[in-house]
Amino acid sequence: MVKGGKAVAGRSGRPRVGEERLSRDAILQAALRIVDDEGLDAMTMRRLAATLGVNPMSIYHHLPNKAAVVAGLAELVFAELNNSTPPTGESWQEELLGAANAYRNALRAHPNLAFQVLADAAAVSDVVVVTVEPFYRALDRAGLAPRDIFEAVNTLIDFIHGFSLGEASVRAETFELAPDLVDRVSKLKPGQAPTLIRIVDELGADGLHYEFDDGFAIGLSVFVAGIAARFGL
Amino acid sequence: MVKGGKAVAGRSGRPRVGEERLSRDAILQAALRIVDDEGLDAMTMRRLAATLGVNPMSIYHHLPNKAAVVAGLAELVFAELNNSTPPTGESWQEELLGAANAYRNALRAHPNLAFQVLADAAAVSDVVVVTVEPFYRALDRAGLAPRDIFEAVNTLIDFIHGFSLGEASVRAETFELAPDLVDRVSKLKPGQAPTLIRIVDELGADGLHYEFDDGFAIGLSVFVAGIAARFGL
DNA sequence: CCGGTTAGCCATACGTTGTATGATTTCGCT
DNA sequence: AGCGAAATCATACAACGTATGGCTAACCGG
Repeated sequence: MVKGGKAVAGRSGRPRVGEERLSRDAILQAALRIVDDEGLDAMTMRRLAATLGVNPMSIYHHLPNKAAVVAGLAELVFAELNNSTPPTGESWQEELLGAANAYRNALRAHPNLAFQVLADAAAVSDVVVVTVEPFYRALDRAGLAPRDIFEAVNTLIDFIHGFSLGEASVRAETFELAPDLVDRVSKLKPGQAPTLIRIVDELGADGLHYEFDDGFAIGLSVFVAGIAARFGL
Repeated sequence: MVKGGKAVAGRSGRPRVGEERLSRDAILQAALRIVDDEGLDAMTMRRLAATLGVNPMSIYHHLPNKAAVVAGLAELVFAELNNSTPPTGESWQEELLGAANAYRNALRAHPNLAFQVLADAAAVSDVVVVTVEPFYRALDRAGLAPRDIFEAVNTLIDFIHGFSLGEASVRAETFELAPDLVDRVSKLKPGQAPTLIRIVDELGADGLHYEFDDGFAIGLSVFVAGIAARFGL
């Protein structure tokens, strides 16, 4: 590829002062777009460079390696969350539900990222720790002791993580139990899971329909009720 | 490498009847070992073949591609869980806790696998669906309605998944809050997270020590209390 | 027993990936 | 004017997953 084909602006050295320059932020934005559109596997350094109209190695001047790019994406997601309006509510329960919903929505906005984000989240930077503020606020308002707040928030966030993980791997907001669960259950050896088989059978009477929104709301209500009961409110 | 170096048994064709042969199971066992010892990234097809003393392409006769190998590993983990002795207890609460602990332990046994396992778990095969039987059994014994059992189990398993995810990314069974959380909190702009800062400060009075075992137990107790309250027991 | 089919292994090769190295150009500062 | 640092690009390399095809021994119907 020596012939001057399409490489119009492809000069070699440092860009002149008026010229467009690369930045960490522009790179991460482009990367996030690729991940959202086509999944994490599609986000290769070469592909990323191509959409930026840039040589692959140029990226390495702003980010040390690919892992740093992915970590940067995690940052973006949590930053998005921190910039959203903080939840309010008449009661501490409502405020807590608001915080939980906001958190879930932030994770849900980028389903292709969820696993990596959650895994690296702990190491990701200061951005992530601010994220828990609304939870602390709601439970502080509820009157819990510091240590109880800490434990309760951990528990709730773990639930949200697990829920989001499941939600991200199934790519729909609704879910028909019939083909996916029932058919599989019916293939089991009868002695294998008697209770499960019976319950699923009884469930068959009603609709076998699952909605993630409802599942999340129910899960939250369980935890809120549990917190109230467990920590004596 | 044409010189006959160390390739002692390295003949070309199909192995004779007495000779050692490859098998899906042997491959998966070796793969799991690599993943446990050195992480998922270390488990390349070439590396896997090398530890099996075999040509990389031989693997493809037993498993269609690398994704199938990883999926097979997920199967192994859940199979391990299904072969463990089912939990029992005087009350439904104890039985439920037993199921939860067994589930957590199964995931914890292979921390390098956790993310992929959980993500692909839904699609992984019949092995995974049997896994929920003990949970169904305990809540059925508690007297919940079928639909409530279904929702409650989902919620509990989501919590366990989220917890295990966090547990797997931090590689210790204990966790000092001081350096990791406090130092980070103290770097925040003061208006950024006032409640969090105050609570962490008050926490500083007691020990800033976190134990995953305790965190899990507390989370479970919150959940159990929530089930009882939410579904009227 | 025999001949064809297939199972199971290996060698080679291709395209893609992340990134090390080093050249090239311009900026910012003295 | 000159010089170090900043930001880009070109080239190159090792490692990856796997397609293709060749080899050998087992299996099986006659």
